[in-house]
Amino acid sequence: MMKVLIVEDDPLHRSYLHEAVNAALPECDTVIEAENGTVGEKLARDHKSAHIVMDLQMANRNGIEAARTIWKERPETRILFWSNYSDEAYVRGVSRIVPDGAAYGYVLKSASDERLKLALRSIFIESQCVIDREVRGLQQKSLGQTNGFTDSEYEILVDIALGLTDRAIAKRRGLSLRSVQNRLQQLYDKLDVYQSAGDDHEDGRFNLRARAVTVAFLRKLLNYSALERAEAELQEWLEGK
Amino acid sequence: MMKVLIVEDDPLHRSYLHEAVNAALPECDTVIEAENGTVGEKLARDHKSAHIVMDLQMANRNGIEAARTIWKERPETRILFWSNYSDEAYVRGVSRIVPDGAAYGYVLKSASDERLKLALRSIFIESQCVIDREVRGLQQKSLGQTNGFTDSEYEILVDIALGLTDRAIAKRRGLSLRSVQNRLQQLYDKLDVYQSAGDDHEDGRFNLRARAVTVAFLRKLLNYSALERAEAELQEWLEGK
DNA sequence: CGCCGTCTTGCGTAAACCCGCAGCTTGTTG
DNA sequence: CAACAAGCTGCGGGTTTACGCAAGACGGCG
Repeated sequence: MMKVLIVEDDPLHRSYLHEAVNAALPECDTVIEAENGTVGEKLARDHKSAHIVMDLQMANRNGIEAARTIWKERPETRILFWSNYSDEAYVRGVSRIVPDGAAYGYVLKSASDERLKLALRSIFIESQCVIDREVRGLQQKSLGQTNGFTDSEYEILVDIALGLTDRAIAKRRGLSLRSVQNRLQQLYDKLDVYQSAGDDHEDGRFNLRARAVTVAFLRKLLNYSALERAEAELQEWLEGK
Repeated sequence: MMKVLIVEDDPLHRSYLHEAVNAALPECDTVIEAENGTVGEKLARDHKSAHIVMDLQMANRNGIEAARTIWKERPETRILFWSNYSDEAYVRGVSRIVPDGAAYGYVLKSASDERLKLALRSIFIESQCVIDREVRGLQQKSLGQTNGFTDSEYEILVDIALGLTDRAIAKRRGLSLRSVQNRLQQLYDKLDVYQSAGDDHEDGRFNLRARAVTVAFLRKLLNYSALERAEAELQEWLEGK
């Protein structure tokens, strides 16, 4: 006897998931559906859901936010994230909120039926983590040191993306002005902002700060949902003076 | 006897569209499918497609690019855009490329079956433009003057989003440095960057330039695909010296 | 312990940015 | 034509960035 909650924007995908769950998990007797993050949180609470399939990109309240509050209330909940994209921003966002030892999964929508069903069984029955190969690559890169970004670098990237001044960042992160600028330089380095900037003409130079943000976007280190979350955190911080 | 080409990333949506076309257009005898923009362009060329349903957001080559090259070759092609979002960035992108007098449509994926089928008939049979109400609102706002952005303002927004310096923008757009800065000020005004910046403490000031880009993103004036296109144009321009 | 690499901080400078002020060129309107 | 709004431009100056240089601080490691 098992109950599964599906949180997914798109009706088509929702019914597809419903079918997939039925097919992969005969021991599951009830499937409930939510069409956005807010409703998802509520249903999870009401039903004390232990097994959730969650879309990441939703209009009303995105999957990461929803998962965070759900996990905060019941950390042993098993959540399978099912997403269109494997942006580093999402991967980073997810790994930041998963509780210690929790079973979760990350499967791309482009995966085959088989893969999805296998993931459903592995996570919900066997309590194993299942992370799509493609996503796994990013995860390694972002956590390891190879070519990836440190947390502090990522932090400052977000800060300039939000449009904070050096001084404001310094205050927020408890650093001196110069340290902030140091980190910025590291960031510029890693993002190859110079190469594209300098080229060799004095002509077409870039504004490093703005360019860094753009490059990060184009490389999917940042995306809309990451910005949205960061902006919310910023507002929160601003009110706490 | 009619032939319809479907260009859509997601297999689920693709088959849904296929069914919808069959149901709405009995006079249509062949439906062909493409799973990304590149293939879509090729099939459109090979089949001399006159009726196309096109997704906007696709990984390989997005709908706007594809539509542009298709329309360049055969401007009387009828295209129905079918998109998840109604970001101003998309709306602006589409209206920029639609040829004079061409019949096209813009329907959101959240629309009902009925609406989709109606749109299919209106555009492909009656040669009428059908634009989703929600999208229409944006279009009006962006073309009209009410609260919307001038083309020149939008242009400069894109330029700073790309990370160009004032000087570079001036060169690119054939303006003086000061004029560029004037436009920036207008932009800052319209985006309300000051209000959120000034607040009243000297404390948490924003870097106006970076903040403007963020606000634009959060308001969906910009999105990934718009950035991508703009970046491509920029590179092109850089090479033409 | 001394050596070394990484991180932080202050100082100083050149460049870029933000913007008020004022003169000019337009297109529009009575 | 006069008048007026809207946009372009140069000038000047206050602020913010970007970054080299150099002096500590901290943590391994032989």
